[in-house]
Amino acid sequence: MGTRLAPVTDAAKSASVDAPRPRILVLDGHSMAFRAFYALNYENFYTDKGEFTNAVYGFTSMLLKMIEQREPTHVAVAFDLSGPTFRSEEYEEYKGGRDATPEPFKGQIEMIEQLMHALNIPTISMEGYEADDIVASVSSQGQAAGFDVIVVSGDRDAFQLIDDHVTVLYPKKGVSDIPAMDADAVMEKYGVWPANYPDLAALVGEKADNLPGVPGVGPKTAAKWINLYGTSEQVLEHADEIKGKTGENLRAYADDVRRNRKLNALVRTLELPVSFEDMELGAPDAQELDALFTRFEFKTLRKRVAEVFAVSAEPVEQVEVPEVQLLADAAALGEWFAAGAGAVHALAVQIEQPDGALPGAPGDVASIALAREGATAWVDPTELDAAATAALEAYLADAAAPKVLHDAKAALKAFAARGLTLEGIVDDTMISAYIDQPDRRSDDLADLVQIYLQESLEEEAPATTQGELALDLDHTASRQAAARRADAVRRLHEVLAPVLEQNGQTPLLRDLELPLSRVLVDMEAAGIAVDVARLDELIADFGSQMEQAKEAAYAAIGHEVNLGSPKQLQVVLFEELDLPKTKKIKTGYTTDAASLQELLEKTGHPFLAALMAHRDASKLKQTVEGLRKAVAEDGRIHTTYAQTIAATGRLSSLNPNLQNIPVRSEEGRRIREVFTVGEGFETLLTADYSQIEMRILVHLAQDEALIQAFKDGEDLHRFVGSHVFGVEPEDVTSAMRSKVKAMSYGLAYGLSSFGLSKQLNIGVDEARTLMSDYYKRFGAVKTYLSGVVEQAHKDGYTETLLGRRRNLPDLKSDIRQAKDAAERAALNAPIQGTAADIIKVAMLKVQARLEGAELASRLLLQVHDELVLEVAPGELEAVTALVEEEMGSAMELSVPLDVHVGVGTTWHAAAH
DNA sequence: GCCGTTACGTA
DNA sequence: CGTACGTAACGGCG
Repeated sequence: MGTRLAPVTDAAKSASVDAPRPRILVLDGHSMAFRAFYALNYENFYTDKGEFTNAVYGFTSMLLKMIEQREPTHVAVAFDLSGPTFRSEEYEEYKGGRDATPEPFKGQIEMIEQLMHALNIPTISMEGYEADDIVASVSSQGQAAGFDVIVVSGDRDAFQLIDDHVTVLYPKKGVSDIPAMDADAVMEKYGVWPANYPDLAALVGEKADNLPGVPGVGPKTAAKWINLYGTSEQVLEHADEIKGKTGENLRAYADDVRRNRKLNALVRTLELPVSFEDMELGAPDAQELDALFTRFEFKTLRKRVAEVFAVSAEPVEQVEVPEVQLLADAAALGEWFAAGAGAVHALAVQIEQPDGALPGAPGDVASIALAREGATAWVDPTELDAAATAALEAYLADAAAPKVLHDAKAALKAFAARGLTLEGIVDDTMISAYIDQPDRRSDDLADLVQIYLQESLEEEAPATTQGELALDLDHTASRQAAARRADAVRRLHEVLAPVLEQNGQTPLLRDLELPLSRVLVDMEAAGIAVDVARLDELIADFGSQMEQAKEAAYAAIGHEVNLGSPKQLQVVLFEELDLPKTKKIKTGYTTDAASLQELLEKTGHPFLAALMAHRDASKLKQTVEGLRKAVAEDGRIHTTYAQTIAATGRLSSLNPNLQNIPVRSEEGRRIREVFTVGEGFETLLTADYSQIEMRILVHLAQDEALIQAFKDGEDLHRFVGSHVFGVEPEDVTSAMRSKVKAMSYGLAYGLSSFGLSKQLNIGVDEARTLMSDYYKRFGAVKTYLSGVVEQAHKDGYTETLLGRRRNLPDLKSDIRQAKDAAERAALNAPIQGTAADIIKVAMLKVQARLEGAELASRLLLQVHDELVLEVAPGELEAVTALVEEEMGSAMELSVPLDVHVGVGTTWHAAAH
């Protein structure tokens, strides 16, 4: 048998299980960075400034994975230095014959070191020694100090470190497949125990280190010898006993073997410049990290780092949740609610989606967890008898019983589908958090709990995998998890409510967003009817248009090409056809519509026209196909409105998005013809605000002339044109009108003279003159716009008329691009946001009037400045009047809010 | 299957 | 080198 130096006894095994040891992850940074470099093509990883980042990316990604999977408490990374080591002093040819460092790799080690610094992970390098020696020292000394150690190295010499408390992760290929090697794995693979691995390597040799071994001796032979005699030295002592050519070789190369063994022994006794305490995982330096990720242009990793370190950086204790009371009958329910009368309850409603349901479908209520201060409970509404059901329903419908939810809209929808009412909602933490930070992209309760409560919210009860017994047969764990969520919602509310109050945003929540959720529930439930047959016709129609355009395109170039692939198009346009180069993008030159149009005008090449026709038809086909798939069993399309996504306060629409149905092109408008009035209703009605953003701008700027123009109901663009160009209104030409129109629209976006010139196809000088003439004539607008940016710089946020804020931290950015973009966002946010405020108010008022008058007509869609309603028979006159009134009076501005109403049996027809 | 990129529809 | 969104296809990674 071989020499196994530290046999594992049963006692040792159970001891190590009983007392969990802290765990160090120590990496050979250099070898792993190199692995990453060769695993990922550097041509795909470079920044705008031309820095290559593939090794940094791969290394970081691998590190995060290790931290996630192995959950170390401590981490350190070792690096080589460039100078001589004791090994090269000893043996000049050590690691000789290696190729020069590839150019794109240079600098990436420094970048990794900077990143580690930002993550508060110590990097260690020591003169005269290699990273592997540092790893060995951390490993041996750490093991002795009571740590479990995980070594990550691309060098097989690390195997000698393996023992009961030391595991080596050695990459098989690239940086994605890094299996753990323990003693058994080494034995399995090489036939020797880890302690003898260097003996084996000494005999076989290591090509990568330029250490030749005994000719004719491979791992199999070496392992056989080691298992017979012991160490490599002991093998040499018995060299005489080995017959044949290999025996001869062994005797001839004995010195080489001794040299190899000396050089591949890792040094475990280095005096490390870093203490174990320093290696403990802590919070990263957020600013430093941010700067590096921006420089490296890492987006996904930024998120992953946030995730990984939010958890492992601050292992916050799970907050104790009061024992879950099971509310299984009327008595239990009665007792629970009696004891908590008047208290705010948080509800975590678990909703189940039936298989095959369309994304927007309401889902069913599977359970409700409740939490109030000091108590939690859980109830399955489907398992209750009549008396208990009545008790629960009475509570849910009790407007005097204050409730807090996270994503109340989803719950309301599910309740409504069961015919239940949910009243008394005083907060929706998803919306509160959105009002506080409208830019944050995640609505996830766990993320918000992390941000606002600095806790980690446990995941749902662990899923049982195949072949494993379910451990939660009585659902205790899942009930506890649900109660934990409810309790988190309750405490989130306690944190958020004062924040909103402080910022004067309680009315925005209470009087606008919360009631709006209910309106949206109704709109989503209503959906809009579609003519499926027309939809299918359009699919076929656009399909044949695509086919035609495709044929024409192929004919124009004499071969086939994937017209949907920008990459392939670049080859055709700029290599084969050698057309003039367009605007540069990351992957070469753009093939976007504007550029294709330009190219067509310049060259008249028939391929371009065919390509553009194909693009148009394909886009339209894709739109109608998406709609076709979204038609529910009731023949209607039910979109979902996202109330907490858009940073400005707008709604967004998804699954499908009904806020981007084509309208500008004739062909596109045909799609609007498939949206029809539903059965039992008389007509569709559209009502849209005319020029609402311009009106808001004028109101905010208090420009007297423009206020008057709106009050007089003048043609705004004609009016502005006459002033800017100094002519009578009737002498404003259509060219003049379209110029000031573009300018006016561009104002609220921070349009530059360059942008304006591009859009109008005029010189930059002319654009600049136009802008200055505009501002000269309407000075208040300019004063307002620069004031907004100034104020935003001062406060760090912008505000709408209803107090909706948008934080703009990038205003302080040192990066020009980021700062400029933030300034444009600052210009736009109050205007777009106020428009959002206004139409939201209007929706509430319209809904209230419809309900108050007991009309059957209903709101169906909102498209930012437009509402679509379905009008019941005989109600057209009343509905038209109330919609005009309520939209027009949604907010009192210095200018009138003009509303344009149209009626028709299709959305298209109603738009007139 | 995930993710970034490109392109494009709306206000 | 104009804001705010959502969706889809492609292609490189896994």
